[in-house]
Amino acid sequence: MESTRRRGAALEADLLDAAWAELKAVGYPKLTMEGVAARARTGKQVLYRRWRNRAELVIAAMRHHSGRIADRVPDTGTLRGDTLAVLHLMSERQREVGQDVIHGLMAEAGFRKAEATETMQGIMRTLLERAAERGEIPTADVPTRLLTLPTDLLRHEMVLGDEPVGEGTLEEIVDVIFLPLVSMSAP
Amino acid sequence: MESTRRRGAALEADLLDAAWAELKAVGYPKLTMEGVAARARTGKQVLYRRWRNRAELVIAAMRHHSGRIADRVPDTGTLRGDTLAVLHLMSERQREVGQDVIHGLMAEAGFRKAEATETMQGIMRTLLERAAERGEIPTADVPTRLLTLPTDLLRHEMVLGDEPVGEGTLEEIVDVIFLPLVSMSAP
Amino acid sequence: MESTRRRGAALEADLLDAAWAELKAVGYPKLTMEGVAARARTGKQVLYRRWRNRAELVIAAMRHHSGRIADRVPDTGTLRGDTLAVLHLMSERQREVGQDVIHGLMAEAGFRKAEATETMQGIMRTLLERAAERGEIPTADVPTRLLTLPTDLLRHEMVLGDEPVGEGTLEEIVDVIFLPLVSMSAP
Amino acid sequence: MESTRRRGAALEADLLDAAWAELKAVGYPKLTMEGVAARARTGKQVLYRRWRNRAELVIAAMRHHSGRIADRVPDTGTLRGDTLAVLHLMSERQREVGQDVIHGLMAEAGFRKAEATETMQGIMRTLLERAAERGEIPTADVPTRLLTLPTDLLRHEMVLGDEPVGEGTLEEIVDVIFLPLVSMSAP
DNA sequence: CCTTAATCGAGACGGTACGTCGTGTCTTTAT
DNA sequence: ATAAAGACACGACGTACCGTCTCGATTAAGG
Repeated sequence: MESTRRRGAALEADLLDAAWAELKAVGYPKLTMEGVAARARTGKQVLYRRWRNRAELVIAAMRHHSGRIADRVPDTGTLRGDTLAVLHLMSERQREVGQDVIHGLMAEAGFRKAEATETMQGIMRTLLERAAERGEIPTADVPTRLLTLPTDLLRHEMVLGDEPVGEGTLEEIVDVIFLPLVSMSAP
Repeated sequence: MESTRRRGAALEADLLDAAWAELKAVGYPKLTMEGVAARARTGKQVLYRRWRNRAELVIAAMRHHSGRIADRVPDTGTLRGDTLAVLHLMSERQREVGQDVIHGLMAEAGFRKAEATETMQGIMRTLLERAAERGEIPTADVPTRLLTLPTDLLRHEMVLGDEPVGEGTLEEIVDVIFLPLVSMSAP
Repeated sequence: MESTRRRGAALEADLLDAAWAELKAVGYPKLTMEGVAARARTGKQVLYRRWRNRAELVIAAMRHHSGRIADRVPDTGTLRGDTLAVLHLMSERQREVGQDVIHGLMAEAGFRKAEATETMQGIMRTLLERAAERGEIPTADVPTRLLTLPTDLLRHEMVLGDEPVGEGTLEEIVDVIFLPLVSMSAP
Repeated sequence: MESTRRRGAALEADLLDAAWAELKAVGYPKLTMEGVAARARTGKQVLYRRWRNRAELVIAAMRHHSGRIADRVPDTGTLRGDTLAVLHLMSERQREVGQDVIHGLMAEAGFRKAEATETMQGIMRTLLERAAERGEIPTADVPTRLLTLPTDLLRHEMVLGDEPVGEGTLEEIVDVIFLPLVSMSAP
């Protein structure tokens, strides 16, 4: 016979899975609360009890699917390698969700760079400190603007670019812009 | 009695004015084809005959309102002044429409950086050539990535920032990032 | 604040009342689903959930307003009186709704005589049987065509006539056509 | 090369042919002025200049297609044969256009029995006079109601019946209702 | 262990907007 | 002057979702 009725965390996981599946199936613009509810075989109220609108639901679904933001700072031995690794992580995460989702969330949820920027600032500072310790660069004490320069440029590319960001672009950002600037920082 | 029935270009101008007024009045998220049609005292069909959806309509309205993109490259005598002037123009245009409009258009119209970037590339190249002639910088022959660096960074700020872009930010972009890089370009 | 939200039968009654009121207010040709929905202060979907189109809605409204078809066979003591009474009932019901409604329904709902005819057949048979028992007529065993003759003629008049059916017409149908025929039925 | 532009009567004939073709193709409910205009490869104004609405257009198209109403009173030698012939003509004309057209016209054009009745009255009087001369019936001086009885009954059947009128129905009307009544008319 | 309160699954409700269709009028261009 | 073509102002269509509300059914927890 019928299994038991879902509740609590188990239900919530199902809801987020359904939302993620719907997102993959129809895309953000066509994702509706009704569609998600139907896919999860439940009512809309169950969704609205937890998330105020589809933007919040989708954000939650993304977090649920991709796990926590990768804080594990990679350590490749060189500043260049480290920076490229970080940019890689970012572009992979982006590829998974797709540009239309990002745009939709920006439009509906006031999705902004604030949170992301702060995280990235911390990561990049760690990288620079490691590089300074290794003697690769004169100092890790660079302006904030410079600190977030590579990730800002990549984000610009990811959000507004017409095609997926390629490997060459990442290297260009690092080699043409970022490394020259940190190398010439006053001692 | 009313005069004759509106047609062609005269009607189109009215429609775009109505769209712009509606945009100012209710904001992009609440702008509807019905609302614009009502404001222009006509039917929806007249709108749909010209623009496939509200995104196209709004883009047309913006173009109609703000005139052509400012091609007049400013000439202040220094590369720093010229670059700042260009960034100023960009941020002013942005302030006029508001961030929610940009986000909405990105979500609905596949609004991308392509067109804008090309324009900016040309403008910046002109500035650099002038500066090289003046002897301010060793060469105007710099990588494309560097060429669009200031405008890319500003755009990133405008699209994803949490607050209007301030004067300080513009100067920072120019003084901390851009000028150092062009100055050290190989002779 | 408003009381609770309407549902089920209570709501349905309101909808039918609204439809009837709209019918009286603007007439069938100008009756729209939107108008009825507005008058009932609800959305169109609520109407479409119940009736596929305005024809079905109006038919339901008529039934709701006029109650069940008058089965109570009148008993006046004479076949002439009984028949006239039946014709009266018919013409009254017609006067209430108006000719345009009938025509509209015929055009849109495939409104036909079938149902009505069967009902009338039963009623008339009862009248004749009573008359035969009283000895007024030789037999109640007459052809079906003769049985529905008076109601058919009246319906023809009601549906296609240019003006409301008058008292004289009813009497003419009974005295000139119907009674002579039943009186001469073979014993 | 294109031939010359159509005008006057030639154009009008084309329009009516187009209307008739459209009627056969999509049926009355789906017939639109736009459709007819398109089929006739002309503009709507050309139609509206001649007929106020689709009802008038269709009536004109029917007249144009079926020619004048058959006034030629048939002469079969007996009242029964003559009457049946008349009923035949009526039911044939009906079959050609279809019930939905009749209903649509009744709803939109105030199509009524008036005109038709008068015509039929004249025809039937002729038939009766001939029969009286032949000695078939005592007198041709019968009430109007009786005169139009057969055609009224047939019309009732044609307009409200659920299926095409069959041969048996015509004979029933004549043999069971009409002939008995005229035979017993007082001398 | 049995009541009791909460939540689930389902779907109706009051709304808003969608994008399309047809009406009847009006305008323009070209015979 | 009028045919051909089509735009215009208008109104309604039937659909899709929104976010809220209601209704039983089912569970988990507390007395």
